[in-house]
Amino acid sequence: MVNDATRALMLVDHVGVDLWRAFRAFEEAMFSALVEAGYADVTLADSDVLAFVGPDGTRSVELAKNRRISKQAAQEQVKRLVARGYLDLAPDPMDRRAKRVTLTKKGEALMRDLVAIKRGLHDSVGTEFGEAGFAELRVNLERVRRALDNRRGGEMPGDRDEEDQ
Amino acid sequence: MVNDATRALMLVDHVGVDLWRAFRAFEEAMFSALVEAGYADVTLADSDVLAFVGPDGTRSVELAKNRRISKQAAQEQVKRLVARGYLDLAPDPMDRRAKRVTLTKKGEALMRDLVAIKRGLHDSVGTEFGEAGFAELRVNLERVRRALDNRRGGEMPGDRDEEDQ
DNA sequence: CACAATCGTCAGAGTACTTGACTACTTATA
DNA sequence: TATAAGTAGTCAAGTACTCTGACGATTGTG
Repeated sequence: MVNDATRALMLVDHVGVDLWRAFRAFEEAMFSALVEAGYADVTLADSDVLAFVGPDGTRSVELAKNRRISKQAAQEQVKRLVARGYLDLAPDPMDRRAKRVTLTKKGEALMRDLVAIKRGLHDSVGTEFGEAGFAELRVNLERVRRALDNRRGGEMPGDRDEEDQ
Repeated sequence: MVNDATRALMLVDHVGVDLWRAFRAFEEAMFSALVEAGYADVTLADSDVLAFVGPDGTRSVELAKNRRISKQAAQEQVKRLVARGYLDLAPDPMDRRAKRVTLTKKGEALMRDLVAIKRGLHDSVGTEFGEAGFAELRVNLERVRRALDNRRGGEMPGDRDEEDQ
């Protein structure tokens, strides 16, 4: 049976939840702004993918690395965004194995709006903390990440590769 | 290979990403600890379901309401947890339409270990920051959440919507 | 007793991921 | 410079998690 002691332990009060709540708030704010801007068919995952597409195109494997998902998952998401007209897939002239994902006009419009939205959210938080406090917060978040990663080697699904940032 | 051009394109630098990275690190650390403890088959959703199972058993429709998902989704999760021996499903003697789910011994053990793991991760981060710094970090995360929530026309907090699904 | 609501379930679907195996190509090195 | 090793993308199969719609069994109510 589950006694009162066990039940108390189920209560959720730890940094993991703090992090989740803060991240979720960002995600939700971004998504609701996206809907307001008329992009109701764009999911959170879509916007995550789009976020990593650069002006000269990006390889899907880069998208996968950045999002820490398998390249197959990234490929699938790219496929759906291509189908909906936000992305274009073209061979990479520099590397015949590779393809570059580029934004269509529709995708560019979305990206412009998305970047504006993200910058707005970023600045909202920045204003709340002030310049010094904000910089410190961001350093601390990185510190949290490192502390947790160092517990046990940062393993990634799918292809193994060295991490860059 | 990540050349300089690509690296520049990958540049995505805002608090949203910082938060995501930190949270993801927590999640990954939790799962790898779970795997180490022998629960390779337990997912985040599983642990959420488990957390709502009461001492006298709970109907799946209650789990659905608590997690704000459809009863079919809840049923599916229960089914998987029953199949893996973490939950028990028995007819409700009070209501012949209903069934009650209860934690098995294995389910109880999982709950205990899960709580210990979460506490361990929490303490890891706490050690990294020291008591005062840790408290400050958690306050700041809450502050981030509030700053982001307040941007939106306050529709979130206590909105009572009685109709689910 | 008739009817509406509730509980669980099946069927079908869509999103978001996973691993494994494979081809095509590039890069490093012996 | 031939070749081994690594990388990019793809296909296939599968898991997890969620949804809507429809339906039978049961219960509670007027």
